[in-house]
Amino acid sequence: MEAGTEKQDRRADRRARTARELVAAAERVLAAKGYHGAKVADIAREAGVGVGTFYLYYPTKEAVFLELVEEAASQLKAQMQEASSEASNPADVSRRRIEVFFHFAARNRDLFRIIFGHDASFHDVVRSAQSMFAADIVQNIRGGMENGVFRTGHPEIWAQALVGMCIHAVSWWVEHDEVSATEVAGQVAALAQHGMVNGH
Amino acid sequence: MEAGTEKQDRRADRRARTARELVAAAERVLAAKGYHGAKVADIAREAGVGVGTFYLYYPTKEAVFLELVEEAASQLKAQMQEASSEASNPADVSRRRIEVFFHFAARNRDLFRIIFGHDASFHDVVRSAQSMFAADIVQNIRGGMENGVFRTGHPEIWAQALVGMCIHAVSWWVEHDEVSATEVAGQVAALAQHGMVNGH
Amino acid sequence: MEAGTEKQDRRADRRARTARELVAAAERVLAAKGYHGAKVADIAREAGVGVGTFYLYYPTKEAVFLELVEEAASQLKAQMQEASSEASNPADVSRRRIEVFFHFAARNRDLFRIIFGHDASFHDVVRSAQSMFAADIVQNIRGGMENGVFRTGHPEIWAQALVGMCIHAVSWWVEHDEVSATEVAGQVAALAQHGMVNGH
Amino acid sequence: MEAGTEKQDRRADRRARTARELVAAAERVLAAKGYHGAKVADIAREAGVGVGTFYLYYPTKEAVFLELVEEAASQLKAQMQEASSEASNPADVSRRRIEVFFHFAARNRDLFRIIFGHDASFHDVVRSAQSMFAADIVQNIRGGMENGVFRTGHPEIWAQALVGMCIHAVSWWVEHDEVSATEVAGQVAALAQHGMVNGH
DNA sequence: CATGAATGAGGCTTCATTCAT
DNA sequence: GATGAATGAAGCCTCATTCAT
Repeated sequence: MEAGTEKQDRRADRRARTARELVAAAERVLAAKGYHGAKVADIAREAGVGVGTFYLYYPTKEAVFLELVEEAASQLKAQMQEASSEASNPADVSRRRIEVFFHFAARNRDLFRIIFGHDASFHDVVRSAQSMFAADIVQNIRGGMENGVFRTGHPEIWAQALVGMCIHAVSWWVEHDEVSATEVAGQVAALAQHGMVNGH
Repeated sequence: MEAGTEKQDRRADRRARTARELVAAAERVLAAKGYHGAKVADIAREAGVGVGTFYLYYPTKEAVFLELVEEAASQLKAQMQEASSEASNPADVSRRRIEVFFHFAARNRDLFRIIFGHDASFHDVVRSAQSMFAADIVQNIRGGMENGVFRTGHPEIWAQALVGMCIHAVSWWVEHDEVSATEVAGQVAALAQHGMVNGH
Repeated sequence: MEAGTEKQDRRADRRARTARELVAAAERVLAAKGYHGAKVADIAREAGVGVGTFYLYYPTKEAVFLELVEEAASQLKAQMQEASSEASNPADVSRRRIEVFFHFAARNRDLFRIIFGHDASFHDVVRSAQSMFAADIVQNIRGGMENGVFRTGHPEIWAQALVGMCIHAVSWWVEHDEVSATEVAGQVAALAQHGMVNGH
Repeated sequence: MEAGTEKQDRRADRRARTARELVAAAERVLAAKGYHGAKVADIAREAGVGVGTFYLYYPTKEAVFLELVEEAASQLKAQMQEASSEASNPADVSRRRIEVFFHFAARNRDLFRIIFGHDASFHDVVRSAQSMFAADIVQNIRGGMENGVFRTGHPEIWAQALVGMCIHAVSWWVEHDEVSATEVAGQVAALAQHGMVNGH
């Protein structure tokens, strides 16, 4: 009985390890070559397993991609929510979220390259993940406009603009990392909050 | 005597018509399906010609794509330069450019989808076209910071953020056109200039 | 009446001229690029006519090739027969034929390249033209063996060997013309008649 | 313990078998149809595998062709060298080489058809393989001329003529095998050594 | 479970041939 | 007659996916 359990455990461990190696490999390969450039065989090789093994863990190439995107999105969302919860007002929420975004990017370069890099957003999942963030931002903007912290405007447009700022700034930074995440986050947050023009 | 010339003209007309149909078809198909999703056969069918005909006008599939991107980029650049030349200060330049961007998008939806849409920026031409715009923006920002119109900041990061704002807002708007180009442009410009937070 | 005839003549002339230009062009292009490398469009361009025109004179690409091969073969055959008729014995016939072969090659390089050059003999016509020559040679060899001028041997094999010698020597010479046709012909004829080994 | 190794062996065996079937199929198909007439799909079908499988073993169609040519050339060269080493004088070398050539052809018909058959020599490898043989022959002829075994003449031309004799005789024989390889070789060698004309 | 050999549909491109003008 | 634009069958090659071991 114990033996059986142990063996099962061992198997489960092995499965789990292979699974981890595959995601990690997929992350690296997809980040480096993009969805179309990444071949299933590349991912398997990078993970040190056979091609067939890949298909024991994922039904299709698209599936890994989806999993990575979704995982990244949910982690990021969680961290943003945490950050938001500590914030006192919409402006603060916005600033903290931007910081979270850049720090998350700093810690998960490959994941970011996959989702926001070149050859990304061609896929629906990526787009819907992005809309999810936009929706949260819309909420916050509306709140800020209502209580007068924010100037009035079109919340949906603003939200899209903010998402675009962050994504674009990140994908630039991911390839030219002469500045720190904090610095970029600060610059972007400042721009979002006060704009370019010097106060009257 | 004139017969030869007439015949040549007729031929030239035909060539020109087919050529136009092909570009147009390529524009539509590439916009709708993205570079990877668009098959040469699709473009030919959409243009109402045989596959072979495509290759009488373009050496490869990539070639049409490049032509479209380059043409769009150069048109846009030209219009932006014209707009800039009429502006009195960096803030004005920025606002006008944003307007030009959105109006151009309004008039050239498909072209825009190709360059800034999903499944775009995986290609070097697209990326370099985007950098070109970013570079111009950096110039303007630097000018604005130097003469005090703009607050100080990291021009490169700001430029990337601005490009991101516009691209993202446009690609959102292109699919949800409940608001006018002018409205979107105005909102984005306002955000870029003054930020979200209420003054003083 | 006269006018009509004149017009007809003029037309006929023109046709003849275009025809000549096409054969000439085909000869050059086929010689330069080989059957597979030569495109119908290349031939038409070289002849200064449209692709369609090519098909007014030849039903297929293969047809020009055949015509060239056959024409060359029949000219060569005729010249060889003339040379043979002046010869006094089989050895003389053989020597004269070899001379004719090389001189013909010298005067019709392109034709030779087409028939005996690289990328030639893949085609049945070429092979049957070659057999025709071989058959004539067999006759001569048999004659020579019968009257004791030639040593005895297998006439068919000898004939093939002789054809091979000439063809190969020509196709080498066609690309390395540091020696004269007469010289090559002399060397080959001598070899064919007396062999390499010094007479006891 | 051995299980892994066994499985690997099994796989290796399979790979090797498929590989052998592919070369064999390629040899047959290329010999029968020539380089241009042979389609990759034909080779795959003849080997009893899918098209894709072909590309697991060779990067291009050209690659199999090259491999076959090179292998044949190197085997033939090796056998000729061995034969030459046992010979006592240039005339003997020449005779033995001719014998080796014909016997090799007898044992490797398809390989021969590929290299020396119709639709062959259009390719650089084939031509350079042929030059290699010619170069060796030139050496031997020069030797023979220097020590008086051979009559004097133009070694390069003789070598080309000899190569031509052999190739042509072989490609004739390959399709009309009423005589033995030894017989053909003997006839060709005799012709090469003593020529057609009866020494008085 | 793991493997990697095998598969074949599908995409790009070429070019001999046709045909409307 | 002459033209060259148009055609599409056919060939090469890729790669996501399957499957026998």
